[in-house]
Amino acid sequence: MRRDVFQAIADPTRRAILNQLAHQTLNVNAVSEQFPVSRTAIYKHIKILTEAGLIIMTQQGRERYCEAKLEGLSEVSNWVDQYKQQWNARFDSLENYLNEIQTKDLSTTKKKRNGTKK
Amino acid sequence: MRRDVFQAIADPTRRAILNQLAHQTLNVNAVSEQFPVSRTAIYKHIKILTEAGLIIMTQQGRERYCEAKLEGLSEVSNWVDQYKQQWNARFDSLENYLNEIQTKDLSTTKKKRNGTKK
DNA sequence: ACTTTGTGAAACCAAAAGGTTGCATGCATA
DNA sequence: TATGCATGCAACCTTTTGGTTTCACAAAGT
Repeated sequence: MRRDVFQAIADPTRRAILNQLAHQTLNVNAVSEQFPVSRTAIYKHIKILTEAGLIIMTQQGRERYCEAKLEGLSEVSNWVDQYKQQWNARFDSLENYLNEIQTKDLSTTKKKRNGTKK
Repeated sequence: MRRDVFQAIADPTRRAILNQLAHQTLNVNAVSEQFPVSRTAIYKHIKILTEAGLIIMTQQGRERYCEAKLEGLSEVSNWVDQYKQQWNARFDSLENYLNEIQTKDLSTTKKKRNGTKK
């Protein structure tokens, strides 16, 4: 099943799982031991993350190792970036404004003082 | 109520709403007209987005205008960035590796050939 | 061979999510 | 003032979600 990556990262437990796996590859049991819920619950989370393409599982003997595929987050990254320009633009324009009034201050210092009111 | 921004953007309809409001500020009715669900359903989505800090609403007469606060996405941006380094690092290391074997090839060309096996 | 360990899946459950209809209210306007 | 929009909210419904307990099974260890 193809899962929505946005929904996959919506759950805080799943984000925590992903964070763990970002540091080291672990089997299902090792992951579940870090959380106060049952192994089966964690397994479901891992399954969802796998279906979203954020984790790949490889079997070794009777254990199944989970590895984070962080590239799967690129969809989120791209989505956010599309708006980042916009909110940075607002920040930039504030910066430009501050630079502008500062420049204006300098250039008009000799002509008139106290040109800006509170 | 303080809402989780990750959960707020998990729903595709809410992402679509946010996208609309990123282009222009609209009142609740105008937003709801763009979707095949009831105004009340859209209102709930807008409420959730507001509680997550991704939208601010200002009343004008009897209408209520919704404006996107895209800075609210910085939390998501930061979260992803933390891992972006890592998946880029993997890409970089591949690139470095390719550069390395290329350099090695060049520097060892005259000393020995076929130094790398399959 | 028997037991332990790691895992997957089924059955079930309460709560949350996403949707609807209906109603109350407040502002605008004929 | 009477009418009509734009809105918020309550009540209700169905599906999804996140969790549990239980069982089955295969690989490892004794």
